[in-house]
Order: sequence, then structure tokens, then C-alpha cells
Amino acid sequence: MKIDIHKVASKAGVSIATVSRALNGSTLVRQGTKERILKAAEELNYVPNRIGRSLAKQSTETIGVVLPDLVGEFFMDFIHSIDEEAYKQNWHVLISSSHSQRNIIETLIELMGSGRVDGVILMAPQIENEVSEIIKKSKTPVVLINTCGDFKKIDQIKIDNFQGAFNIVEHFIKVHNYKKIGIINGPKGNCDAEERLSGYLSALKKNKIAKDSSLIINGNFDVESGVIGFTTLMNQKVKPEAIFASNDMTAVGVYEAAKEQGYKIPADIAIAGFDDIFLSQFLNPRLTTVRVPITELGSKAVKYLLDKINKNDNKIHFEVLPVEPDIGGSCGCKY
Amino acid sequence: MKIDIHKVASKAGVSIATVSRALNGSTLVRQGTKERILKAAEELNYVPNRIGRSLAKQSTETIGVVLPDLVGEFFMDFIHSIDEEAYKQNWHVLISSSHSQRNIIETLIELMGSGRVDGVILMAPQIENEVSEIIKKSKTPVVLINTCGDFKKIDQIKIDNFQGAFNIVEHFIKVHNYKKIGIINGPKGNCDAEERLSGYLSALKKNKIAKDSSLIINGNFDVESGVIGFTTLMNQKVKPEAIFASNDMTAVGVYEAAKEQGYKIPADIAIAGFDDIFLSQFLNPRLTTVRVPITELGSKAVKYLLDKINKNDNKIHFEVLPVEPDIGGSCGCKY
DNA sequence: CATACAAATGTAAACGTTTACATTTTGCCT
DNA sequence: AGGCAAAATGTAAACGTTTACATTTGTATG
Repeated sequence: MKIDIHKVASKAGVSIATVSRALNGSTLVRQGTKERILKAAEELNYVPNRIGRSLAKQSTETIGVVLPDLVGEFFMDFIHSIDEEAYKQNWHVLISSSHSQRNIIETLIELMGSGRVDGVILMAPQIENEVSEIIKKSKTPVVLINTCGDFKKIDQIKIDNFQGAFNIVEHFIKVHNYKKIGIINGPKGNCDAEERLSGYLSALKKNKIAKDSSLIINGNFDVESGVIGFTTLMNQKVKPEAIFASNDMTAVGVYEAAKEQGYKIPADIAIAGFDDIFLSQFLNPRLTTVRVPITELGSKAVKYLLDKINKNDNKIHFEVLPVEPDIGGSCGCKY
Repeated sequence: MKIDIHKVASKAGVSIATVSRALNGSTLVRQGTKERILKAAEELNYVPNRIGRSLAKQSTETIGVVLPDLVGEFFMDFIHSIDEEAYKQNWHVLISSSHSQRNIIETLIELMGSGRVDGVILMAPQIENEVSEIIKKSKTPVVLINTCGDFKKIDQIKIDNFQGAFNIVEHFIKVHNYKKIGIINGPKGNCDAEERLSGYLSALKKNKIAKDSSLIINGNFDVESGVIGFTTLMNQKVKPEAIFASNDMTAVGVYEAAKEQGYKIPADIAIAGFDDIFLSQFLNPRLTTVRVPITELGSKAVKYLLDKINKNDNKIHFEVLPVEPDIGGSCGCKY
């Protein structure tokens, strides 16, 4: 038999209002009464129904997290940090991945309109304008992670893709004196990818190295892109001395292809990646990459979101988190 | 202004009951009326409130997933497969990790009693009796993943830790003729770990190799355990010819320590792991390990759970999923 | 000991749906 | 046209809480 607040009330000999107050820590209930109620609740194993509560309070104490994908440690770490922070504040986490690009829109509309969550953390490196319209129209607070574009009025946290790429490429140039540096790019329209490309180009320019389009290869942020990209780069007239894989997965593919095709890293070809995934430190030689403060990304997202939900804070955050190079042996540095 | 069902009803000139019926695909509403209602809903951007709906229907169409941890690709893949399957059936997923061992109990009580979810998938390799009591008392359907013990009346899916370990160790013995085989164990009380140890012992016994306690090292399923375990094993009188690391993370630690201390794998020492994490294929030489059907684990869990929730099926499932060896170069096989 | 005021408790409405049951409309048959 | 069953729609209660407001109880004051 389901135990509800009425059962507790009658067992304790009070009204449901008093039970509710006692259980929610109101000061308006006499000490003795409170104890009686808590005892009754305890004995009945009463657990308040969250749905009823949510309906009455018009809040769910749940945050929705919409991710482009649920693959790899990167997202796991992100979810982990969100969960950790949410847990500290007694909030729950509802995960959604946008099972297709198109679907991110339906997911958002449903999540924000249905009252199922009080706020949303949206990671959308390929955000469309339509999405931003939806967010602006809705009353549900949103924090955007790793999105491009200037969304006034929406909280936004991202990592410094530009600077990260710039520094790595400049490391290639200044420390190792490479002039022919290739890049295997991320997906078209992906903002992380575009910013990294832009960092690469800036570093070349600043160091007076002419851009060579044949050294810029399209990719898709996955292992296969690294394999294909490497093979393409190494089989054309101008071979690079170094390759900037725009994420670590791509770098992994590059390692595979290099091994397969008999190139030594870094003697024959230098490599760098981006993300600092767990795997990168176990590659041989250890991958030179860019460390991303992913825990900070998650916990800040939660903090800002809860501030907004609780109306503690109505200023708009726009924050770019610094990244730091993580120098391994793959760039040519000895370690 | 918030759009609710009343707004839609009055715009379409009908009662809220008819709106509800139209939106839920009841056959009891005339074609023309239905169209008027859908049009009105569309124009108002009406999104039904899920909380109200849940309260009325006494169901949330959400499944809760309680995990021991949110770290590494293993859990990400598991979540991924759950999300994928749930999505197909239009269900949502609420993630909880048991932030401490103690906390798994509170988490479960809250999740199952609060009406927040209609069922729970619980992965708990170190499940306590208390937990099983809670589950039995509750009406909320539960599917247990990788738990030990014989929980009559509770659905249970696990992977065949015993056979996986047995096969790998027997591979060491029969194919490579190793006699001195060490094991770095998982956490005490962890059921995956215990079953793997038991598979190891059985393989020795069946092949008439005496158990040598000095070759059985405690560990914790993490990289550090591999480092410490390896160091311990290689610095005692009886050195092993092969080491079975009871998961891949531990094996990674073994690789690190071996490299550090100048041992060649597999020439000086053979290694095998368990789990087949993504990283394992990029170790050098590729790690011999045991592939776990994690996607199947997740999708079956969802299917069984939804069957139970929908009362399609009231038989108790107990299923042990087969695992398969994934032979790399670390055991001594040439690849 | 009445009074006034504060503290404690109770009553009932609200939150946004679904759905059993009641009522009206439709279409068909005579 | 009248009658009748079936189809369509409406009414209102239910789901389990919280909370504004009303009421009762307790306490200090003159």
C-alpha cells in the first residue's frame, strides 16, 4: 500500500499541511509535533512523492544535460563533473543526447517546455540559429557549452580553442623550427574545429609562414580521419614535417597510420593533438596535446545554471576557459 | 505567458478532455475536431506539461540508472546503449552515481519511492544485503547488472566473468605453456573481481598447476594497482611468466611499470587484461583481453525493465552474457 | 482575568494533466 | 419524423504535494 502524506498526517494526528511543513523544515511547527511527525514518517517509510511536489512548487530540482554524443571519456568526464556538482546541491541530472542533429531541436523544445527540468546545459558545437531562437523564446535558463557565436542574454562557457591551437602550432615553429605544418581539421560547421583551425592559421601568419592549402585536410574528429588524413598528407608533393591533429582521436588515427606505413614519431613526422584524453598519455611516444579543463567546465556550468534558476544572479556569463599545452614526446621534445 | 491545455481548448473551442484525447491519439475524437485542436496547439507552441501528466498517469516514462561511478569509457558505453534503447521507445534517462558506497542506499530509496522514475537499472558489483531488501520491498521494477548473489524475483544480467578469466588463463597455459601465472585482483568484495579470480583458480586447477598465494596480488581495478602489483610480483622469489590483470586499467598500469623497469612484453613477461576498453588496442603490443558485450548489456537491461514496467512479461530474467577473448600481442601470440 | 498578539495548526485551492462517467450529437433504421 | 445505438464531447474527480489564508491555541501584559 502506497504511503502518502495523508497517512503520515493521520498517524501523527495532524493535518497534511503540518506534515509538509515539518518535513520541509519550516519554523512554524512546534518541536514536539515535529518529532511526532518525523517518527510517524520514519515508521511508515514515507518518501515524499517528487511529482506531486514538483507540480505544487513548479520546480523539479533537476537539470537537463543535452550532449551531441555519448561516446568516449571526454563526455563521461563532463557528465561526471556535472553530476558531482549537482549532487552537492541536491539536484538531479537528466541526460539526453541529440540522437541526430535535427533532433537536438525537438529534444530542447520538449525538455524546456515540459517542465521536466528547471534548466538546461547544452553542449552544441554545431548549434544552429533555430536553436538559439528556441532558447531565447523560452523561460527556462540555459547554459551553452562550447558553442560558437555571440548569444547575448545566454550564459556561455567555452574552452579557448584558438589559443590552444595557436600555442601548439607556435611550439612546432619556435621550439622545433618546423615550417611545413599540416592540420587535420574537425567536422565542417563544428565550432571547436573552426576555432582550432583559426588558431593554426594565426600561428602560421604571425610567424610568417605562408598558408599551404594542400596541408589542410578535412576530418571528422575520429580515428579514421587521422588515418585518412595522415595518408593523404604523406602522399603528396609537399610532405609536412609536423601534423596538428585537431583532436586526440584524430591523433590516434595518425599514430596508427604512421606505424602501419613505417614512419617514426617524432623522427620522421611530429604530431600534436587536442583534448588530452586519457589514452593520449599511453601512446608511444606520449602525445603532445592540449589539456582541457573539463571538470571546471562542468562544475561552472552547473553553478551558473543554478544561480540563474535560483535568481541569485541575473548577469550573463560569458567565459572562455584557458587551456594548457601538455608536452609529450610526439612533437619532438624529449621526455 | 505559459500555455496550458486550457488555452488550447478554448482556442480550439472544445473542452480540455477533448484536447487531451486528441493529443494522445484517442480514436474518440472526430477528424475535424482533431485537426482544429492540433492546429491550435501548434500555433500556440503548446508543449504538454510532463509533470501534470505524470501525476495523472502515475508514470513518468523515465528510467533511473544507478552506477557505482561515472569514470571511463566503460560506463559511457553503458549509458550510451541505455540511452539509445530508451530513446527508441520514447523514454527518458535519469543518471545517478552512488557518490559513496553508503549512498547507494539513499539514492535507491529516494529514486524508487519518489515516483520520479518508473524503474531502475542498478549496476552494483558490491551490492549489500540491505540493498536487496530495499528492492524487494519496493514495487518499482529493478534490473540488476553485474551483481553477485542469487536474487530470486529480481531481474539480473551479468557478464561471464568466470568463463572470461578461465579462458584467458587457459590460453596462457595451453597455447603458451606458462606455468607461473600471476593475477592482480580487483577490489575486495567486488563481485566481478571475485568471479574473475575464481576463473583464474579454476583454470589452474583444471590444468594441474598448484595455486601459489604469492602470485595473487590485491588490487583495485585502477592503473596504480597495475603498477604496484607488477612491481610486487617481479620482486619476489617466484617471478611469474605471465600476469592476468583483472581489468584493462590494471593492465595499463602493468605496461607502465614494465616499461619503466625495462621489461619487454611479451618476451620478458606476458600480460592479459579484461574489459577490452578502447585504449587496450593502442597499447604496444596490443593487449590480449576479454571483450565484454556492453552494448548488449545496456539494451537488454532497458528491454527487460520496460517489459516489466509495462507488464508485458512477468517472468524473472537471469542472464549471463558470454564474453570473448580478444587476442593481441601481449600474451605472446604474434599479431 | 480579559486582551492582544504571536505562534501553531488547519482548510482548501492550486499546480496541469488524464479519464471514468455523464451528456450531447450524429447517423441510421423503421 | 421518431427512436435508438454509437460516436463524440463535456464535467469533474483524481494524482500528491505546497502554501495563502483562516482559525485555533498559547502566552505575556496590563
